Amino acid sequence: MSRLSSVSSATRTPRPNAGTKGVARPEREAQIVEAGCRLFGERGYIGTSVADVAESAGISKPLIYNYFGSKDGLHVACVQHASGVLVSEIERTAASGTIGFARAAVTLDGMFRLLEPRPWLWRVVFDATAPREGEAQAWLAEHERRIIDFGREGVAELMHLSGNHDDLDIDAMRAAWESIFRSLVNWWLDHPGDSPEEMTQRCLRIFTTVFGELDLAGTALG
Amino acid sequence: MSRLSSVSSATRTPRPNAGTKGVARPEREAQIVEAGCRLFGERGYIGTSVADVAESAGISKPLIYNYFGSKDGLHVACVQHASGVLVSEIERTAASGTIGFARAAVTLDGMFRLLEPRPWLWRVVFDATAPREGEAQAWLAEHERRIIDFGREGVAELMHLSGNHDDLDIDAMRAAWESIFRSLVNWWLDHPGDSPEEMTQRCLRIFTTVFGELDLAGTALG
DNA sequence: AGGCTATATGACTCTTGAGTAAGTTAACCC
DNA sequence: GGGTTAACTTACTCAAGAGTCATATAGCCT
Repeated sequence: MSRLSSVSSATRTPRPNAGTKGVARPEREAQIVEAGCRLFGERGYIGTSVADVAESAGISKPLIYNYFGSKDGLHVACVQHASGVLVSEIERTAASGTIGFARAAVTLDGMFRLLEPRPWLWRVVFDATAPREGEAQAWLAEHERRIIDFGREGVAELMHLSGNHDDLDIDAMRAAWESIFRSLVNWWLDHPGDSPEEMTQRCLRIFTTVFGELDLAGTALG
Repeated sequence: MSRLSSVSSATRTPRPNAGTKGVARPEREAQIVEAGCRLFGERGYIGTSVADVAESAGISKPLIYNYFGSKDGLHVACVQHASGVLVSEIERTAASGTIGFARAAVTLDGMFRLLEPRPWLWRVVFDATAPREGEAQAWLAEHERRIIDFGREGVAELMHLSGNHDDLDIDAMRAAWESIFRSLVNWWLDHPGDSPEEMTQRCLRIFTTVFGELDLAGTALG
């Protein structure tokens, strides 16, 4: 009985693309996460299907489920990657020793330079379409808190300098500062004409206009 | 041949809830829009199904399609309603004759008072999960532009006073101001402890901390 | 009472996208 | 060269939700 024209019910499905391609799991995972970051960042969580990511990474959907378990699992891996990159940059500038508005400017400057080659990373983390519930996002909340804490630290410095010690005031101001930060980055992403340097200078002009002359001693800006 | 046990293929489906309930179309449309605003605002466009809205309004799904044509049509009606309410409030305070930070404070104060009884209206308009494409949203962009223009106007006043006339600087600052506005409103919606009056006072304290003493002459604040 | 129309709905279809069952293929080892 | 394992795939199931069809009911008019 020929295997190819078997009469038994065990039909054989040829899979010309199956079999290892010499790419080990960790490397393949990294490729998938990279493709996922780009798509999640550019189209949002909702606008991105697992099949899209698979195609973009050049592999098939079940491989993603083998490696990440679910769409949420893939998303968490992408958010971890992206926010790890962003947080370490924020940590770096937070440790630069600047304070007040100078610290704000240095942080923005670092972020613009970091994002220039891969702007989509930003919106992987700040994705308005990502599910707010979903226990998988509990992890995200933790990482987000690290970012928030840096913001709170900087804002608290500034407000203490001015004599305001009300914790709720500080928290509301922190929310405002974060949104300023985000909106300036978003504005820049939507206006590709500015280089990172130009955008930093623009921010400095705006700060100066609103707050008066800034003290940028100890920074490489200005 | 009994109608109830007909042998012919024309089976009869009883519909105990069909038939008019004495509610004319315009009134019913308003009820549906009200329910839609609440759900779209609280769960977002994506998190809300047409069936949810129908159930919440106490009617059935096809009636929504009769009256609004599609989910997008319903959404547009809800956004029109909500943004109409918000824009007229912004127009009112914009016409109050204040300028600079005082205008900002008056606008925030009016918005807090407006939103207190129905806070979800805000997130109907600023819904991160609403489809950005979809030609139906072209209309939304127009209404959104009216809000943006008010912001630009206020920001331009402030920046001209300080001698900055760069249009792109003004636009970036407008983006920042809008996000400050939104983040303060959002912070308030997430901290139900504050009454509108208290939140306005909080904003004034924050502004004072950051910008120094404010000139609130001609406002009912302070 | 009988017909007309606006109001209203129960029960479908169809598409999309998450997730899975059941395998197939290539490389490596002995 | 046969067995083992990791890498990889084809072809499916299943659920949710947008949108539709055909029809039913109530009130009004004459």
